[in-house]
Amino acid sequence: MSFEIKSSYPSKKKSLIRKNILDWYDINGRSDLPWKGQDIYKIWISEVMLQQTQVQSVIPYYKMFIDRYPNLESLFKASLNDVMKIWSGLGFYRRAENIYKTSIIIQEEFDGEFPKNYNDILSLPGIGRTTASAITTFSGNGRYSILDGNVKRFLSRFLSAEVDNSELNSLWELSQYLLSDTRPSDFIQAYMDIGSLVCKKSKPLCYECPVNKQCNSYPYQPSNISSKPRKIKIKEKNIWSLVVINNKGQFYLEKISYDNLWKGLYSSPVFHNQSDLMGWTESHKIKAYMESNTWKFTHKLSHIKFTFNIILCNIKYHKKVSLSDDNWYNLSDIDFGIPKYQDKIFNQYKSIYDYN
DNA sequence: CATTCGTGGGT
DNA sequence: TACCCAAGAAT
Repeated sequence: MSFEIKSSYPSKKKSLIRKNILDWYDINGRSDLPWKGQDIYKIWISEVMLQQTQVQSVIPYYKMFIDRYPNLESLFKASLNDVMKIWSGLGFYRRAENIYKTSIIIQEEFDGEFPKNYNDILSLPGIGRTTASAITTFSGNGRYSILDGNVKRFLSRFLSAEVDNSELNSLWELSQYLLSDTRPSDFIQAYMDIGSLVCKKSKPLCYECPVNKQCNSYPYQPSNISSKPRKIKIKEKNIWSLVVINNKGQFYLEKISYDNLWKGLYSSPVFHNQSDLMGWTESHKIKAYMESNTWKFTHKLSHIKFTFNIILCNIKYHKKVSLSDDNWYNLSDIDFGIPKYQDKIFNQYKSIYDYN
């Protein structure tokens, strides 16, 4: 892809595009999202949650998070496990780790106040170009445009250009070039709302688009809606064995220690195959308590497909087993994060044993 | 520059 | 079903 912004988009055309987008936004834009406002702390939390995560998934987590940690001061007092607990089920847990790290950095390097300068914001862990721009612009501290999935799709269709990952600089340039001088915050929201509500990845509503007359892909034909397919991900198949250990209402959980998957969360003991599990239960003297009924279920990630074989182990004589005394928890009193698969297992366990 | 990070929804 | 992919960033 190659184009010359200034020749393709003279000042007059640029002004028209800006006006049409903002006029559309004033009527159709999403102004009721719970993180709308000027509080840079809340904007930060929402923007991190929204990375690769749909709005509908984020809203309940955002409300829980802000209810528990309404400002930086309250977050400063939290532990990493506290943040991970709130994050449980939302995914991409490195984001929660980076939020915790950032809270420490802000105390130590920014005198306890969230930075308002774009480059300072960009320097924080877990904040890249798009997130830094959104935080800066939404909070009223600058005029920086974004290039998230919505804007990429919208602008590449607008140009009717195939854009691969090595040519994103041109789209960044165009995104910033079209950005409103007077209402940058509304404008980047309008970018995303158009991308999400009108210029959808399938069945775009081109007749509703405020800039369809300037769009190179209009009138709509499936063939001129260019979308560069993302890398085809190879899904591995993993069969893991997991043992749920219950000692009279206390469950044995340990910190997960695979590579970086579910890093910082806790789980029932997991093994890469059945024989490893059997060896472990034998050496820890719990094999005698294993139930005969087992079940399995699959848990799909974007790039890995898991099948879990679940074994139940109900300890009756705690003294005889050689398991650490420190790893037993009541389900109602867990103060750390667990993966979604563990949550599903506990729910299934409760239904089997009519447990609460 | 290609992978690796979760989970849920859409087609 | 199987596959894509979402307000991306780090490595």
